Parts: sequence; C-alpha cells; structure tokens
Amino acid sequence: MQLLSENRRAPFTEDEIRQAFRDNGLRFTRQRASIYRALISTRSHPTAEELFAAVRDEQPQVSLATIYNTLDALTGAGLCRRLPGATASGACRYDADTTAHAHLIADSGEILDVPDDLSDRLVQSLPSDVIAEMERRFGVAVKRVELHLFASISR
Amino acid sequence: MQLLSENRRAPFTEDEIRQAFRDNGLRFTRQRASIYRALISTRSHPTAEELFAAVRDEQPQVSLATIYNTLDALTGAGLCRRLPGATASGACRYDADTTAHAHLIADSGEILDVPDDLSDRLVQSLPSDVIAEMERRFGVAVKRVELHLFASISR
DNA sequence: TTTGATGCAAAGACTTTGCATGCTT
DNA sequence: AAGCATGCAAAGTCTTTGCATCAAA
Repeated sequence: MQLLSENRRAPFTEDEIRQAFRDNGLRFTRQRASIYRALISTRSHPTAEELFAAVRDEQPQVSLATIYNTLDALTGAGLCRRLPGATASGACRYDADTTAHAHLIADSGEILDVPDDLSDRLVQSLPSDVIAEMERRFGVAVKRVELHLFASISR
Repeated sequence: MQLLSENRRAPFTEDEIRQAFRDNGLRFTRQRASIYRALISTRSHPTAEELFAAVRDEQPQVSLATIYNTLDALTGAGLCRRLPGATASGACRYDADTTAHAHLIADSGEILDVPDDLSDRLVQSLPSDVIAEMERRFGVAVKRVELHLFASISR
C-alpha cells in the first residue's frame, strides 16, 4: 500500500532525514526512515496500521511494535504529532506537520487539514493577551494550540 | 468516591434530569440519572472508571458496561461530550458542558476548563468569515469548534 | 564495544458486545 | 405487552512490554 502521492509535500532525501533525526537525538535506522518518510509523504493523517501497511512495501519484515515505538520516538522528539481517538474504533492518527494549523474533522473521523491561508487566519486571530492571561492565572506555559472544526457534509 | 463538590454547577433535581432525558429521547433509569448527575456535578472531566467509582456509592450493583453504554447514549443525545485519548494510558474523559469553551491540557493529561471570560474571548475571536469560507470550500457545515491549549507547568 | 532498536509473542488498557433478565413506557 | 436498559462475562481493538538478537554510534 502506498500513501497518496498527489498530496505529498517536499520529498525528504535520506540525508535530510538522517540530519533531522540527528538534530533531534534519534538514531537512524532503515525502519524509522521508512516510517518517517511515509508520514511526511502524505496529508492523510495515517494510523499506525496504515503506516504499517505502507512501510511493509519497502521493509517486509517490519513489525507493528516498531511502528508504535517509532511513532512514540518521533512524537517525543517533536517530529510528529499524535491525534488521539481519531478513528471510529479509537485509533490514533499521526501528523508530521507540527506547525500550528487547524483540522477539519468529519463525521466519519477523517481528518483534513484546513488550508494554510484559512488556518493561518484562524490561528493568528487568537488574542495573545488572552493566552498570556491564561499563563499568568494558571502559572503555566502554553506550548501549543490545537483547533478542531467538527463538520458534517451538508451537500 | 465522590466527585468534587466545591466545583459543582447548578444542581439538577431528578425532575430536571427526567425532563432533559425526555427532551432528548432517552429513557430514564436510576443508573443513567446517577451517571449524569455525577457528570454535571464536577468540572474534573472524569473518565468512565472515575464515574463508575462515583456512581457505585449510590448504585453498588452498577456495571462498567452500563457506564459506557450510558456515556454513549448521553453523547449521542448531545448531553455530554467525549474527549478522546485524554489520559496517559489512552482513556477518554467526558464533559457535560457542551457549550463552546476551551480546554487547557496539562502535560499530565489533566484537562482544565479555561475560565469562561477567557474562553469566550478565544471562541469569539475566531473569524466567522473564515469558518464560512471553510464551509463553502469543503461543502460542509461546521457544527462545533474545539480549542485545546497544551501547557506545561512553568513554575 | 556500548547502547539502543528490532521483531516476536504475550500481556495490558480501554471499550464493546451477546444474551438472559428486569425495568420503562 | 413491547421495547429498550442492565449486568455479567467474553470478546475486540489498539497499544505496550519482555526479551533475545541485531545494528548504530
């Protein structure tokens, strides 16, 4: 199984992946490279199972445990983001786009990126003084904002 | 186990709960009433297990399956909201406050409500023309917006 | 060489389901 | 009386873990 190519982003060379891993304290392995490449090559927010299927094309011996271990490592290193409970049966989806952006969540559980122009306007509209006030009142640092638009097909 | 009382909202009488259930097409049962009362009586966004513990005080014979069934029913009827993957081990949390409001999500997985004054300003700051443009481009109707602020304790 | 990753299978956490019984409407 | 909810246990899904082996630094 191959994840969508018409939607893919700038391809990463192996060297770029190697560099990204090194920069974030991750060892480089064939498996991790395949998993990360599959993840950055799609906008479909794949589940672990979907990545497993995609990676098996190149690495037939890869195990699902490695997919999960790697996704943990990538998430911990800030190279991807986990979207919990995204599927009807409760599976997580993963997104290699860690920039602030909004998601459109369909009734089906499918997750679409809100286009950058709109996403930026939504994110930038959030009043920073309100965030600052939150941080002051709770004594916390807001690291990330997630914006989910739940939508149903209207026509 | 009893869920926080200093934080509770307006108490619901049994009649009010009966009415809310009837209005939303739900049968009234002792178990459902206890579960819903426990849920509206706290701001702690309890998990199914936590509700199970709270409800057992009144209904010692209640089963965890009934908790899950009821939470499904309440969610489907719009009387509560499910917050998936909210706990470190992946459990969902539930929130009987279905009005638009923002959540502050701590590193621990704990979920706090953003205070109403700030929450309102965040929600109202979202440009409605951007939402409308989304609806137009995707042919969908945005039903609900969720805003999550991920924060870590800074002091 | 040392440390961490992989693969396999087993275990674990959370949630759902089948079915007989009981309660609501 | 009919239909849905409950309780119990079993099954299901997604994810993590133990451990021996192997690869990266």
